[in-house]
Amino acid sequence: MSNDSNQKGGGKSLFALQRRELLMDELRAHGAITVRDIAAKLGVSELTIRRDVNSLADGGLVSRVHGGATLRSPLDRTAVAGKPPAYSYAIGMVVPSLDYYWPQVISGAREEAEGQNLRIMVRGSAYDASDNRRQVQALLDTQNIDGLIVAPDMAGAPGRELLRWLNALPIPVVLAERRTPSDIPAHRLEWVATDHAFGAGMAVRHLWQEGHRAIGCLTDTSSPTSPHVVRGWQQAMAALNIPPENQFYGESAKLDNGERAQHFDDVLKRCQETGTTALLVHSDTQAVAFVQHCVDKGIEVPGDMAIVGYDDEVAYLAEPAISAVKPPKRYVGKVAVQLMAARLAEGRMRPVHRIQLNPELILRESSVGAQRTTHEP
Amino acid sequence: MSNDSNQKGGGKSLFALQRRELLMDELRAHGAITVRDIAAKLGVSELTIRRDVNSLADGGLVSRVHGGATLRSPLDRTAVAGKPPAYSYAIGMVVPSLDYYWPQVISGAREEAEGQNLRIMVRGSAYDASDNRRQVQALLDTQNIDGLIVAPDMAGAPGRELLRWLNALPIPVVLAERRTPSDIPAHRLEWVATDHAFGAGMAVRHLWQEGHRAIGCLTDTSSPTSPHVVRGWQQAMAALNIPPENQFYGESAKLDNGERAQHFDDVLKRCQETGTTALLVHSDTQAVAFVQHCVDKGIEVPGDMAIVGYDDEVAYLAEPAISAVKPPKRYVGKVAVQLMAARLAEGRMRPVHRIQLNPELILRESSVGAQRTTHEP
DNA sequence: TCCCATTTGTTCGACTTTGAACGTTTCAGT
DNA sequence: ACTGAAACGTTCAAAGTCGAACAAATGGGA
Repeated sequence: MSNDSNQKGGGKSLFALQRRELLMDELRAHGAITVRDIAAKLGVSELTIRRDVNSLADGGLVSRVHGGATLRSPLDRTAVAGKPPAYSYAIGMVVPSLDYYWPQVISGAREEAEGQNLRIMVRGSAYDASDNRRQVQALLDTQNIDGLIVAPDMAGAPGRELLRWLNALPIPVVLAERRTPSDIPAHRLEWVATDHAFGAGMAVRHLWQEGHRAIGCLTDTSSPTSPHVVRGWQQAMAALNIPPENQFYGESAKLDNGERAQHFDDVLKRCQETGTTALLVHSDTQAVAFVQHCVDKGIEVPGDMAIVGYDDEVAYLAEPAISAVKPPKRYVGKVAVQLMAARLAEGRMRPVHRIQLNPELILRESSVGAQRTTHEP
Repeated sequence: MSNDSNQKGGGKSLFALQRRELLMDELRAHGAITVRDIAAKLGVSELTIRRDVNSLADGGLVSRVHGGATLRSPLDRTAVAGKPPAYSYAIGMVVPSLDYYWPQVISGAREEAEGQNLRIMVRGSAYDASDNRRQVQALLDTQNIDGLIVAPDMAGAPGRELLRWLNALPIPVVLAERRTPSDIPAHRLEWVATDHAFGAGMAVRHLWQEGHRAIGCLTDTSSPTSPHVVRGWQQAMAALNIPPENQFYGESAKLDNGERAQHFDDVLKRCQETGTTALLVHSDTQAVAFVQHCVDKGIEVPGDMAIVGYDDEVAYLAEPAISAVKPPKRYVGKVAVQLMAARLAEGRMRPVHRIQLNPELILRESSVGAQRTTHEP
């Protein structure tokens, strides 16, 4: 009867809300507050703070104690047993593509958000730091978001500057499929990312077990993922003691059809020179085009050339179907939301989490040879 | 661990709820408490603690015993109906020490397990792969465990062999404060570990901001943590462009008192030679001894030599109190249990998670110089 | 502009928490 | 079993917190 006020749309004095936010901040920072201190700090009467605390306690956000409040504690038996807080946060999400890869990440995030009673607002951006920033700013300005999940472009100086800016935002930020470089002290940024190096290594080991002894790597340098794939490929090659002269490495930028055919011919020629019989192709879109090209030229897949794609977006569409490393995209979104929810609930006391997820290797026809072996990477 | 020093004028007493949480922590860490100890530790009367214990016992959270309390045991028949403690899963936990560092990890794990309705069985082990394996085997044989959390010794060939063995176990395994090396394909092992390199870097940047330009590192090579601390120190030194001739690096194994004094004298001499005015000392136990040594020799801390310890177990006890990097120990335990619970619930579809947590830098007297600067790492 | 709903402040008796004193209970060692 | 020491809990008092009732201030809409 008395709680649950300001519903009618009457005087929505922002000040009360601000006070409560501040109170929650203080609480998250120190774990507990006294009514007296907060009242003194804000220059309002203690009764006002008590009323704030009670209102927050009714919402299940804090535990009322004699003299103040603490973060909600399991020992607090006062609250309604059934329903933990009916409070909801809004999370902004900025991703670099709404066509490729990211829809599944968003879908995972949405699914998790629904369960956690959170709202998610997604914006697409370009693969470009300044546009990332513009989109984030738009969310901050127009929506009232409590947290941000973002997959920024981190290349070069603008990328670093963007990271610094994100790190300094007043709301928690979680990076998706990005990691903070160790030389920039972005100590507040949390992240979830697929361990692409592990995925590439898994592919290499699979091809090794299929009998290949010269395994190449063809990547798309326009993608932020590419360096990790290359690193994983190199590490695995080194661990398997494959000499450098049996290592073919090629790069492709975005090409249109004519150039692409030419480029693929070059790749095949260099494979022949180095004796390469298997390729890890980053971005399975490209893998599909490459397999197509091979088939057109009469090169048998996997007989003459085994292929493993990276991303598993469209790999199953090719003929023959392409084996691919499949990042746990939905889980990336899901875990990002979990991180954000936990951060919003626990505040600063919670240590910064940085999470890697391992991808999975999906075996299809393009890499499984005559004598099929068990697929233990 | 927490505050025993007053910040400003007013008295700093804990709220009843906080006291009870602390009491439960202590209980989870050690299995039992005495009223007297807790009262002394918190500086309140024994009667107050007794009242707390009774209240918790009424809630069915602890078992009263003469002189203190224990975790609620099945033997305790005192009332409390309607609480069927049907555990879902049993988790084994093997840690290398029950004195240092690990009690807090266990406490965090127990706390989380309680909420998730899991049972945890802890075994102490030696810092030694073969004993690790023996303890795990004992758990597998005698208890019927569904999952395993373990902090194995990973050094050398026996360590790798142990990892392979763990990876092949039929139950899920989560490593605590350990990571899988990238060259061994332990693809099923999940882990939670503190990012000690980050912690060391944070300490170095703090000392740099305090005006130090030659920052040394003294580590205890017997600890598995040590390499990460050294790596973080090196990276930070490189990032700050501190030339190698201003870098002192020393190692200490376990020494008894006579040798230790000699060793510390050597360290101080080499610091003088290299112009080192600040040291990061791994294992704060050692830092305490070192500060003691400095004080005995008339070397001012932080005036002549600034010190930051690593681990924050006993750093606050020294005179002057030692600044220290504090790993989020209870969260390590907590997150390990979360990982395990999610794995047991979701099965193989869930991708392998590998989580790093960032430590925190606690500033005390031993590193904060004349002109105090803001502590932005 | 005024009006009315909402929010904030003041006062003061009721209530909580804590600790000292002191009699009772429990436990371990004769 | 007996006994002394420690632990326990009842009672009471001091200190401080809580919130009902009412008064004052605030601010958005007619």
